[in-house]
Amino acid sequence: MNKQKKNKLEKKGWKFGSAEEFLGLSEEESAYIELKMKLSANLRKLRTEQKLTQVELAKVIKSSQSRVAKLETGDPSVSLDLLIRSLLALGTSNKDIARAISS
Amino acid sequence: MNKQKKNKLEKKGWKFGSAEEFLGLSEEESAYIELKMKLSANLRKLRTEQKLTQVELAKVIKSSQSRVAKLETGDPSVSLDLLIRSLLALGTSNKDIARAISS
DNA sequence: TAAAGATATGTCAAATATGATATATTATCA
DNA sequence: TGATAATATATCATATTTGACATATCTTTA
Repeated sequence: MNKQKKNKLEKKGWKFGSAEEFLGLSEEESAYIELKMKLSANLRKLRTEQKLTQVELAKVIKSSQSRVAKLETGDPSVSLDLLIRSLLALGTSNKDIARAISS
Repeated sequence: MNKQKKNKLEKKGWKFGSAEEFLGLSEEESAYIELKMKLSANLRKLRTEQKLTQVELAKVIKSSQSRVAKLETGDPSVSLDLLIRSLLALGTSNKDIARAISS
């Protein structure tokens, strides 16, 4: 992961270990972030395919529009749990999730 | 998911939506639990393959032995985030995680 | 263009997950 | 067997994530 991408993420609120300050992100950190990004993108894709607004999806997952927006924009405050629960709520199977992660 | 399995999970501390009380778990709920179970099993597999004790793994992921035990036994108090972070800390790639989920 | 619809961002109290600690249970092996 | 190592379970103060709400910034369309 390059410096530019890192700055972009930091601007979004991501925090990185100080040991990585100059060395870039650890394998672990970037894999984790990449994973979330992929699931976020997948969630938005699924929602729009199903012609739902964020407000409508929020109802389905018993959350709020603002949290859906955060899920889809990769806000660091959202958990993998909520991301995956949301995908499952839209009918995604575990296999689909695996595919999204591998892609 | 059958009643017996559900009882077993409930004994472990899992809570299920009341609407599913007699109907069993929703697709979504069981997919989520299945996902966690698979990752839990994978974590234990990886740790033992690498000949680490729970105490040693705890150090690696900056947690405690008790939490590692909970990760591996599928305690409902553990998040997918911590599970996946732990797998990544043990050198698992996103593709490996995808494989574990699909298996 | 303006209005309406949709999405994004910021904040916060409440809910949930966390590491730590203590202790119980289960394996291993002398 | 009994001692020691490993794992499991319980509890709790602290930290993080949550839905809700307000409001800002796009996007669409009339």
